[in-house]
Amino acid sequence: MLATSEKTASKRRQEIVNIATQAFLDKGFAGTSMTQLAKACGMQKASLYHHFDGKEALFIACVTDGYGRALKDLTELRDDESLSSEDRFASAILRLYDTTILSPVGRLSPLIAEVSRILPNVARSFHEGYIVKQRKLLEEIVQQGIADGSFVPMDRELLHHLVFGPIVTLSLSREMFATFDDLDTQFPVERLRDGHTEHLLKMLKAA
Amino acid sequence: MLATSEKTASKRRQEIVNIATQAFLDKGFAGTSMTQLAKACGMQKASLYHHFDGKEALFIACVTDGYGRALKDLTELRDDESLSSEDRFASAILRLYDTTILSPVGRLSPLIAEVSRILPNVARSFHEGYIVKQRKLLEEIVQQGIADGSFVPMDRELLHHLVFGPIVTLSLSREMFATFDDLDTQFPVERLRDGHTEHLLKMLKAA
DNA sequence: GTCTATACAGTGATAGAC
DNA sequence: GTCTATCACTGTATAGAC
Repeated sequence: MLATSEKTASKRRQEIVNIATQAFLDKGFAGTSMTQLAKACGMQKASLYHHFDGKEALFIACVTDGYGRALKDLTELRDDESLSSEDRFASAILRLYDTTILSPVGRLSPLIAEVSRILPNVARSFHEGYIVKQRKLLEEIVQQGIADGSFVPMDRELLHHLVFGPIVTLSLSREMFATFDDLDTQFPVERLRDGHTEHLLKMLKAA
Repeated sequence: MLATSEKTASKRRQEIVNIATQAFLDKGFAGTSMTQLAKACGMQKASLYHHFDGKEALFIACVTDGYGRALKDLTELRDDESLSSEDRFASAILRLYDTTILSPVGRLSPLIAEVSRILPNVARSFHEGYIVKQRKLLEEIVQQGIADGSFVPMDRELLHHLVFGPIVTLSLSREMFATFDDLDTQFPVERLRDGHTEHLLKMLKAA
């Protein structure tokens, strides 16, 4: 049980992370100022600096924030024995689309590219804490299908290339062209997702 | 024939664009200052502002700079009647990997995502001037294969999704993790490119 | 834990001499 | 076309009262 002060403190931190994440997504890392951020949080700059050591620390908190839930979903899917290998794989792709395109974790990727040269730690943390684990989970899900004869073995790196490639690019495109009013017709998530999934399943089943 | 002063002026502009492009790639848009840029060009800030109206104009010049060559290559390929449909398609994929991953045009994509909200014109110019034309050329190359019976027809949007997806994501990953010392083993261009190409050809030939 | 006030370097951009 | 000098402003970050 936490003391009341600690509970509200961590709640406050979470509020800040939520607001900051949205600001970063809207304006990029360098384009988001601590001054604007403090105002958006309804507090003074100095108070913001009380909660986070600096802008970098706050950004890392934002990036890290979604890791847990995203990976937990995939892990549960991997361990769900009630599903067929095909259904499990199809559900995994569905989750990956959601995570990458809708949730902040995935949408922050272009920002990590933006800061990677000046804050290499962020890129490394994102890679080790998220990308590598996500890839491993997908691989294990495919492995289950190979073990029970549903899927044909295939090159591991190429699998990642063909699975994550279209998903991440769709996310990037939607960030790049976020201001377009016909965004959803130009880059329709459901349609592309379903076609992609169908295609991947065909590939995994055929030689 | 241009006057000497105009010739050197346009040469100077090109020099600035080259240096600025590298700076943007290294530090992002907001992270690159006109002061640093002027110093890197060996001139004063005011001189830099003589050549370009402002930072936005300079960035647009950098993004636009590579359009021509990249699209010209693909156009020539489309019109090359000496190649079989398969070879033409395979060559097109090869070109797309080069353009997207090695040349500035493709590598600047994450930066366009960075500035899209504050400079929507840049995103729109990039989309109309490059993305749409690139997609159209690829589509025409595939269409040739369909016409002569080499390829099976397939959904247009899905084709783009499956072709550009892995390429752009590989480029983004290499920008995100540019500081890794094992970048080429983690994200090997040639291997993934060849596997991807082979896979796409199989898809276009099978039903 | 939040506030006011401030330090101080850096920003994009411009004026005007040469 | 390049320079020096300067503009008005914003950036991150901190000190110290309450």
